[in-house]
Amino acid sequence: MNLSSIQQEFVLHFGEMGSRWGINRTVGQIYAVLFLSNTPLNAEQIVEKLGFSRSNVSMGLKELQAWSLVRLRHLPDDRRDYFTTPEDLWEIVRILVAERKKREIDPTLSKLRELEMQSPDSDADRHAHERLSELRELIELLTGWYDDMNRLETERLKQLLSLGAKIQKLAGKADILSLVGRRKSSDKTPAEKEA
Amino acid sequence: MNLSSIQQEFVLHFGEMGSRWGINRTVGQIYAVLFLSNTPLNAEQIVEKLGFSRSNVSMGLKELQAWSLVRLRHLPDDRRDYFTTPEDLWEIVRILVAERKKREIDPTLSKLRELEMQSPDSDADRHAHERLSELRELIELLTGWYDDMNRLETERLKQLLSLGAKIQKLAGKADILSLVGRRKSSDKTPAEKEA
DNA sequence: CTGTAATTTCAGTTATTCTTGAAATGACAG
DNA sequence: CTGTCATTTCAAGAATAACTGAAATTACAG
Repeated sequence: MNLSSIQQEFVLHFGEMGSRWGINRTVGQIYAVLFLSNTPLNAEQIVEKLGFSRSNVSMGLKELQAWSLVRLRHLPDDRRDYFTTPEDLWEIVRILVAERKKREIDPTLSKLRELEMQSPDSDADRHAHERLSELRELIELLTGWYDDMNRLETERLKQLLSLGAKIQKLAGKADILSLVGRRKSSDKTPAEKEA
Repeated sequence: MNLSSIQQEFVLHFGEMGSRWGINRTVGQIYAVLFLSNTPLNAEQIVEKLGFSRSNVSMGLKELQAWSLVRLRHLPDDRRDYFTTPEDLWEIVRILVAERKKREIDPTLSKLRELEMQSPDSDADRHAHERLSELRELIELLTGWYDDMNRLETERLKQLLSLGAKIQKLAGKADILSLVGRRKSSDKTPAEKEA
């Protein structure tokens, strides 16, 4: 690895963490390099820094592009592809969450709804049906909250997160019950129309 | 697989999703079976339902126990181990988040802080240093918020999540800036007693 | 103790995923 | 077109991870 020790340590750690979250270790490392870099990098530069084969880097970049996690750039008078990560870390978080939601949460919600259509025909299945239903409700609550948060500007979002549980006190002062009453999980607009 | 079609579909889907989140597919399936089950199950019963080898199930259960995701039970006059998942889905979410934080987020924070100790000695490293610092701050903000939420009773938590962005309106009514000002991530008060 | 049922361990096998070099494709200046 | 550089694809090999059966260990009733 052709990286400063700070960078190398981070890259290795990030690759390791990525692999625990279902992301190929080398893809994680490629991302980490881009994340830390000053300037856009082309594939050859990543090869030099990480020592992977050219084709492996190519595949990693393709994967990262499929996740919208890197941006393709071009430099004047240079036909190679250069890549960067967004400057704004919150943008990165938004993209990551949006992609995982799209790929994993939404299909799971669809599956749960589909399974709930089938009516159970045994005690065991009745119980299973009930659990699936609770799970669906929980996911709907969380994704509904996510949709709300996702609409906020970053500064607002940071404010709300900083407030944390203190928001409770504010909520206590206001007419919380009427607001809660207006938004039961049953009258949320179905997630499918948000695509 | 010896499961009703509803159960089988969920188990397969869940195993698939698990594998995308860094969880061994069969471990995910074992969890799914327990999650849906009416009653506590022993290893042999899981073998029958899923068709894995006895030792594979044993290892899967061990893994799930290491994550505190299943609970060990004993039935009267039966020395076999029986397993269940918590009745309360929110409890499951809390455990999952707590474990992932402990295993992945906390070590990452430590690593970031450790790397920030080293002072950068090149432009590239100065930039990298800056990015690591931003990343640490972002994670600190998120984990601080998580700590706050985690202290709430489930009902309160659900209320806040249901409110979603509406909380903005409440925040607008109150003196939000003074509250925000009082809570820099460094001076969080220990037990916000609201419970 | 002894015998038996239950569980766990572990070395070897199998399956899956990752990585690579070589070849193919694409892009474009001359 | 043609030649060059950049990127991608792909089949084969390498590395990991998962799974198994057999043996070892544990737990406990008699």
